[in-house]
Amino acid sequence: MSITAIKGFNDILPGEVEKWHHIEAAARDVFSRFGFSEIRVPILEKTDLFARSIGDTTDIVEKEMYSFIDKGENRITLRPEGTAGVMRAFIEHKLYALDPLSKLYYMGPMFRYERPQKGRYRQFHQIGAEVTGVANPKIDAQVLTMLSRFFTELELDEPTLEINSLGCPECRPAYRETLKEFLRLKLDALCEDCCRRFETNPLRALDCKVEGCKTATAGAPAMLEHLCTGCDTHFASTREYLELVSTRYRINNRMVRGLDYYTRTTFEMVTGLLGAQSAVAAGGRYDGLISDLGGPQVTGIGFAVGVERVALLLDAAKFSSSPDLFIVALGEQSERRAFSIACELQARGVSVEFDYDGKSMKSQMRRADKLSCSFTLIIGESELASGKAPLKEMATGVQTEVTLDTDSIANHLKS
RNA sequence: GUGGCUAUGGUGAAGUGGUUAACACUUACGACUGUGACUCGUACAUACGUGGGUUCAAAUCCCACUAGCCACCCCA
Repeated sequence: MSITAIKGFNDILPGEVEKWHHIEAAARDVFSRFGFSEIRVPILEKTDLFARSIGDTTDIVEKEMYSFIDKGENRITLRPEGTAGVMRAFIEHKLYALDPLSKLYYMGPMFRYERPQKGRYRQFHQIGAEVTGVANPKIDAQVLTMLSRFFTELELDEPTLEINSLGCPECRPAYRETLKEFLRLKLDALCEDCCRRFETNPLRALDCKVEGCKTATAGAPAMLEHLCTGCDTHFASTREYLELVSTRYRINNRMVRGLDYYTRTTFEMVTGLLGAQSAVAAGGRYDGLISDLGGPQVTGIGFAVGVERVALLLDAAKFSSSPDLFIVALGEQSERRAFSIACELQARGVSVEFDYDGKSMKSQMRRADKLSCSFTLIIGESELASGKAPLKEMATGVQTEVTLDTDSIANHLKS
C-alpha cells in the first residue's frame, strides 16, 4: 500500500471543490454586504492562546488539540477554532485604537484530534465572522440575520436557527447553583456522564441525549427565566430586532456551549440531515474574551460555519462548469493552427480545449462530448486552405461555417 | 479513548471451499478510412486490505493486524 493521507484529513477533489467555491463565494458576497472585511491569521498559534480563550477544562483543550513543541521549544498548536486567533490579531495590532467597532470574517482549516465520523474530520474548515465593539443587541440580531441570509443565498432552507441566552457573570453563577439544586435530587436518574459533569459543567445535562436524562431534566429551571435584568432585556431586544426583519428563529433554552467564553446570546443553525452532527453553524456573544486576552473592554459576537457540513447539504452536480469550445484538429499543420487559435481565444476569456496526442477525429469528438463542450470547431487540410471551418453546436448538432480568425469564432460562440 | 459494521479492478458490485473471479459503469481503440451523444465489437484484476492458520483445496472458514465508515464522548 502506498502512502495515504492522515486519518481525518481529506482531499477535496475536482468535482467537489466547485461546491466549496460556491460556498466561499456566497460567504464573501453576503458578509461584505453586511460590512465585514476578511482577515487572514496564522494556522499555528501559541498553545496558551487557546488554553486561555477556549477554557482549560473544555474537551477541546483537554484532549483535542494538535499541540507540539517546535525547534525553538515553543509550545504551539494547530488552531482548533478561529475566534481566538482573530481576537489575538485584533489586540496585537491594536485595531481597536483605529476603530473599536470591527467586523471581520475569515475562512480556513481548523484542527481537532477527534475520531472522525460523518461531518466531522480532524482537519475541517470553518467560515467565521466576528464583530467587536458593539454591545447593543441590534448587532446580535444583525449577525443572526446575516447568517440566515448566507443559508438562504445557498438555497438551503433546511437548517433552522436556534437561539438562547447563557446569561453573564452576573446571573449565570446563581442559575448554575439553582440548576445544581435541582439536579442533585435527580442524580440517580442521570447518566454516568451527566453525573460526572455535575460539578464541572452541570448545564450540559440539559443538552444530554440519553432518554433518562431528558425525562429527569424535563422540569429543570431554565436559564432564560433566571437572567438578570440586563441580560433579559438584551435577549428580548435581540428577538424584537429579529422579528422586525422577519428572521426566523426558534428558542432552544437547552442549548449550551462547549467553549467557555460565551455570554448572553448563543445560537446554532441546526439540521436533521447530517446524522449525529446537527450543527452546521454556531456562535454567540463573548463579552469577556477580549479583555481576558489582554485587550480593552470591548464586547464581541461571532459565529463559525462548518464548511464540510454545509457542503454535505449541497448537491455537487449543480456547480460544474464546462468549456465553451473544443477544437478538433486533423494533421500536423491543423494542430499547430488549433494550438494558436486556442491560445488566442483563451486570452480573450473563452475556455478552450483541444487534443494533445494527434488522436483520431472520433476520439477528439468523443472527448469534446465528454467534457460537455458547447461548441466544436473542426480544422483539417481543406479548412486550412479555405480559411473557413465548420463550427458545431454540440447540443443541437447544428453546424455553421466560420472564418478561421479569433474574432469571428468568438462572435459565433456568443450567439 | 470506547463500541458496532465493513474491507473483491479506476468505480458500483456478484461470488460463502473446488478447474477461465459474473455483471454494470468508467477508460482506450474500432465498426462510420473527416463529426460526438444511441448501438455493436474488442481490450483492461500477475488475482480478492495485510500477516498467519485450518484444509488435498480458500476471495470464500478461524485468528491477529491495519484501514474505512457509523455511533458514543464532544463539537462546526
